[in-house]
Amino acid sequence: MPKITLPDGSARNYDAATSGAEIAASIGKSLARDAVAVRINGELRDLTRVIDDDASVEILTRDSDDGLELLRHDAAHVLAEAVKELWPDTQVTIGPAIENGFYYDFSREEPFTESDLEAIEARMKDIVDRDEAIEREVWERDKAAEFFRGIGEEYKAEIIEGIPSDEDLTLYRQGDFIDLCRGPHLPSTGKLGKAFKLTHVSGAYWRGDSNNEMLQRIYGTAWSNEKQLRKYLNMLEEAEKRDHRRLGRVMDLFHFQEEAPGAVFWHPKGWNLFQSLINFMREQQNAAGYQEINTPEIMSRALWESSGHWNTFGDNMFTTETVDGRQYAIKPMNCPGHVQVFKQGITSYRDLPVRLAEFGKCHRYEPSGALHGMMRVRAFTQDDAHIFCTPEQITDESIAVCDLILGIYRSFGFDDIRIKFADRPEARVGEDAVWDQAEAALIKALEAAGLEYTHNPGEGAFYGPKLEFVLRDAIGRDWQCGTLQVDLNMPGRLGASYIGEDGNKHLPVMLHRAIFGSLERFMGILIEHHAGNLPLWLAPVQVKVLTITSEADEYADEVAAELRARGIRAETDLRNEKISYKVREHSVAKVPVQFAVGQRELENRTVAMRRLGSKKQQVMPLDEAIENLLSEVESRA
RNA sequence: GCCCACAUAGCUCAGGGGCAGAGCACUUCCUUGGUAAGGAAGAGGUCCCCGGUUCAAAUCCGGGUGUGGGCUCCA
Repeated sequence: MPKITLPDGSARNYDAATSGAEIAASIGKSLARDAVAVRINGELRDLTRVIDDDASVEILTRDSDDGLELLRHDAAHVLAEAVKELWPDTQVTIGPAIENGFYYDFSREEPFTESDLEAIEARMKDIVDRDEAIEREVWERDKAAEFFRGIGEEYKAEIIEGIPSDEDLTLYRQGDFIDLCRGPHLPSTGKLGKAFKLTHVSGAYWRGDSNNEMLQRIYGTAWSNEKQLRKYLNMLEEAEKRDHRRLGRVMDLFHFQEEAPGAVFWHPKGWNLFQSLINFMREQQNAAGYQEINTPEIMSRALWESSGHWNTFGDNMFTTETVDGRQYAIKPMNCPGHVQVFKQGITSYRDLPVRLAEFGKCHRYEPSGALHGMMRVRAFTQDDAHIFCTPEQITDESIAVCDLILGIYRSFGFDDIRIKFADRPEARVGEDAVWDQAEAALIKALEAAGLEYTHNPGEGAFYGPKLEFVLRDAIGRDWQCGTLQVDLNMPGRLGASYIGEDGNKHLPVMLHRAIFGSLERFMGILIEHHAGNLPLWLAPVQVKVLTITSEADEYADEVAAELRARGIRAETDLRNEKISYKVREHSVAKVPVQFAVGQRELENRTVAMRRLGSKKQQVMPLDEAIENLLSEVESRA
């Protein structure tokens, strides 16, 4: 006689063993319809799982986070079933739910094509219509391995052999398709519904290891209902409209070309924006006690060998050899250069912390497949800084860096920021005791600053643990930009020291920090976040002065000259075109403010001001318009 | 680096073994207009590069480069 306790605290008694499905049905019709799984004493289970003892039970519907994840996992299984029906020789491997959808990795000779996707999707919908029951079976490990090997599923057999022998293996059967899976699953394929879509194919290494076979991966998206699916597909379209590569062209900011893969050709407007970012950062970090320096872009191979970079990243460094056979590397990062500056002269503990900053242009020979617009380039500019301090100063300095980073992100309109703590990777330099100390110091700073964070195990740099600052953009995508790393290794490797209170030499702690990360990447994110509609203080052309008739040409020139004299970036458009044509063109180019001037404005020394995105315009005296704009620029709104 | 796809005018793209196409942009002319495309004419090409097949290749095949979507990587 199981007693079932529901999440609202109410309890029900059942005469005999029951199941999630029965409980849902006894509560209500709509719950029975929307139920996809059940949580029994905190464990996610199939709706049909027998409950024969007292338990706390929560019915999960398709709209819940867990329910949706289950739905996506089932979509992956239905995908695999469809592929096996269409091409029985294909081997299945794994197919998990992921953010927004699912994928399944297959092994087969022929790659899937776009038209295959249509056929597979149609077959998946047939399987949903068939409403096949999805049944859980417990198998013995060796028998299961033998079974899968018997039907030619070598990958499944390999997975089973990796599962501990004392663990029960579960297989899920739907129609003629049977798959190894921990579960849980929906009660039947019909429950999946049809709010899914296959999106693309790609390659993926077996078990994520580039030494293994390349499998064929099919990606799809799945949602609890059609409306959600449409919303997601619209978001993808929106993302495409915001693509910085497209906007970079229409805004005339930059271009790429074949002769310099992964390197930006900056156009005047793009470079203007780049300089605005640098100027802002310079102002902020100078106020925070940083000193700006500049270090050589080409330095001897020997320096990179002693820093450890040659050994760890040598394949990804651009190198150069002179006619007389000297070997140099183009800097992939600024740290070793900064240590050289710190090492000049003798530093006392009284001088610490020393905060050295550089807008350093770095080059990394990134794998060709990794390049992606401005988000991943081979030539980029870091807003890099290194803080040399005593161990006692780590916490305060780290807190200050966190404050600086979060404040700067807010200035650019990013309010949703997550922090990840990444600790020691497998490939690293330095003693474990030193790592213990560095990791503890970073956590202590996070806690002292009262910041929430998540743990990212094994993702630290090879010389120290790090904090990663991830910002979420206007359409919900996450970007990792800033970083703060505690390094107790590099100063020793490169021979940096300071004289302590005791008169002896000590190793300084080195904090690495970047806020934009890469200026190029940050600008790409900024463009996409604002969909190109940059705030006034950043827009490369802030005001465009448009003439309505040629009689106003001279006045337009005067207006633009006045704007520029007051520090506003302004250009004129005196072309023999209709005003609506000009308005459209500069709106498309994302100019935030347009001043239209014609006969009336000329006579009254006014301007008709139109803001990007607005359909209205406001006529006001030129001086007043300038004052308004200046205060907006000043406030960085 | 690996898998798949793509590469044609400044841009977006159509075409396709036998004369290189459209729209927008550009130039000139007409038009001087009141807030997201006024009209006409003109100019513009190594069809990514190198080979091969063929009487003939932008088109078919092979290799390379670049780009896109992923995988791996990201100091």
